[in-house]
Amino acid sequence: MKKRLNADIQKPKIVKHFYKTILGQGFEGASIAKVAKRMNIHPSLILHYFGNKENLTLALVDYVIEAYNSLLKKYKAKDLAPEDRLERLLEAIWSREYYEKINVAGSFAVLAVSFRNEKIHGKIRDLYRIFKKFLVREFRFLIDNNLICMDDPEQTAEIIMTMIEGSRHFRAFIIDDDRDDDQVRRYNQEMISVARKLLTSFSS
Amino acid sequence: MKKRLNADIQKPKIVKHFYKTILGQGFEGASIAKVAKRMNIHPSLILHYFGNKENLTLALVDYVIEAYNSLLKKYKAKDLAPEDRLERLLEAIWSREYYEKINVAGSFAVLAVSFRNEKIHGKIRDLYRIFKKFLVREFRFLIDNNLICMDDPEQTAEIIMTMIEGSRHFRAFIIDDDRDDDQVRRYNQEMISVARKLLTSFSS
DNA sequence: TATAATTAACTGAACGATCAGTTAATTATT
DNA sequence: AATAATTAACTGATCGTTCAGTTAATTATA
Repeated sequence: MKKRLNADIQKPKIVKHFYKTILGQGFEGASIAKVAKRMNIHPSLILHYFGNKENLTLALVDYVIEAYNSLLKKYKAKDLAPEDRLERLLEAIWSREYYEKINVAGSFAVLAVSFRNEKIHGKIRDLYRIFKKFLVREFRFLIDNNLICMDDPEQTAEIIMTMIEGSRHFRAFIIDDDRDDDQVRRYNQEMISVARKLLTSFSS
Repeated sequence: MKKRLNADIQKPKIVKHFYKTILGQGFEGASIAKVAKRMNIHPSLILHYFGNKENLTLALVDYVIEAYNSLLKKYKAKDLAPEDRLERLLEAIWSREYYEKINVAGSFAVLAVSFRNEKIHGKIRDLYRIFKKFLVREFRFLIDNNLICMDDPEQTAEIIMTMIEGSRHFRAFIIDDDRDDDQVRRYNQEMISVARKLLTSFSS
């Protein structure tokens, strides 16, 4: 006697299970049937809610993007003393919480698909635009308080974003054993250190 | 009356067409049948040569990795004056030739698959190890000639690699119109400039 | 040099499994 | 009784794979 759930609950649930299936089986391996099996529902129910796989995929992308976006919304440093805000920002960016919010395999799957789907590519581009704006706003605050200096905050934001995405890549492929927490922590500290120098000692 | 080609010619040809198919259809969309159709051969011929799709995939990864590796082999700066070698290195790393050698969509497809295939993951890790060694060797030469200074060449190599991979990411997703050459060129110059400062003015 | 033996390149048809998607029926909730 | 949730049964296409057989190129033999 399975309880019936309404669309508001069931739809996000399906998306989440789709995401989990992708993590285990990859994008190509994540069929509607497998998602349904994992949820113990009928495959047709998924198509009933999403119409087709394209829509399910787009919903997944929204889910992943929203997960990232929530990190920015959560980030509140207004109450901190200006001199502490730089450290807070750097630590947030290279924190476990940030880069583990969405599994790196999940990210890559979505990014790979985006090359063949302009809608998805656009959504990702939007996410980065929002993130860039966020960084520029933080930089401007720090500049106004004479804590850092730079010629072009937009340009500097681009460099920091490059380093952030590079770090995600690095942790996944270059660090020998990704279970070695010390190595990862040391690497993150390295990156924070470089970013700090970049923000405080360069005049561009 | 199709001419018969021997394995030495046909096998790499199949791998290249597999790669091209992935670019157009994505990894999940690149079936053996589609590759065969593109080549105007019978699907069975592909299996005749590779046995199964897994082997074809591994051959593709080798092909992509070899393409990258060839860039390092090609890189010769021994004849240059020591003071020119830093610029040569930076320009090579952020050159069109380097980052367009393998299409970014192709790279992402391979990287995404690697999360579910330890063999592929290992091959990619090996590639990065080789690249790191290459960078460290170049850095040591520059240090010996008093052109740059740093505490830990290995650590610096990691940072530069992070920036390189981040750049690939950035160009794909963050720059508004990826056909705008000027914007890309300006961005590459930015990154070269940051890398140069990092190598010349930091004591770590 | 001609021919037979062997190897390598290649094709065709068929396999069971799985895919996304359609249509219709059933069941629960309000 | 009306509506929404869920399942059942099914379709046609495509997937990777197997296997038996054909055709061409190469090598050995007479």
